[in-house]
Amino acid sequence: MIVPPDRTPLPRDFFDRPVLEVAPDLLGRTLLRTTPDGPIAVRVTEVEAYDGPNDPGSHAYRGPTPRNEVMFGPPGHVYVYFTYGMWFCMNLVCGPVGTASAVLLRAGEIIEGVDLARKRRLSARYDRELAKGPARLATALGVDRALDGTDACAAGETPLRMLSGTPVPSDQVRNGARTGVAGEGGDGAVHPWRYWAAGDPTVSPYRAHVPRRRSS
DNA sequence: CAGCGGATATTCT
DNA sequence: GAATATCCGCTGA
Repeated sequence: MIVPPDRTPLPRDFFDRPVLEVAPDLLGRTLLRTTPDGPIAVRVTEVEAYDGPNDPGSHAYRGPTPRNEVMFGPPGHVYVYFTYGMWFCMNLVCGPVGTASAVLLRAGEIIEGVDLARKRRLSARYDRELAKGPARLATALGVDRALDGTDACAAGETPLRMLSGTPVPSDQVRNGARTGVAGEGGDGAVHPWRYWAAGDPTVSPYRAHVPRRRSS
């Protein structure tokens, strides 16, 4: 399977909407990553919405910092953060400037450049594990902080572009509590803002939030 | 699949 | 000091 010849990115208006509209609409879309070695494309199968300053689970909750400033900028741009001292995760900014909401890309199916993705994800036993999880997805695509602030709606040879793809029909979209987010699940503050394609083998398993104490 | 310890930058207390 | 939008390698089912 390869990406269709039309590689026109989604229009910026697509992202200039409330994040809870954009998040489920991203399922089935194609993210195209252009590397010096060639293209890698992923069909998005799982996302999570983060609702800016209103959302205690959002990186934007406490206002702008050097890490999250891209979230406060224009829609359609990529916010990449480094977490747990080892991993990168990528988001797409939604809503008008200052809204600071974003959609975390959590999982997908590699549909082009599988050989390149395998080289970046040597621990994956099966191809369905190549992008099964947000940090795995970023790793498979070679995404790091150098791509923070990239415009995913720009035409031409940009490093990252979000293409139309084939949207997952709404009756195949499932949603539930967000994975690993403090405050979700248990104390009544659940936001069911994780969306995935029903039955897709590349969707990551749900994990409840667990505070982990640092060992000595 | 679930559960566990380990690795550790950024941010807040 | 301590938590966190995570993953890996291991054990056990």
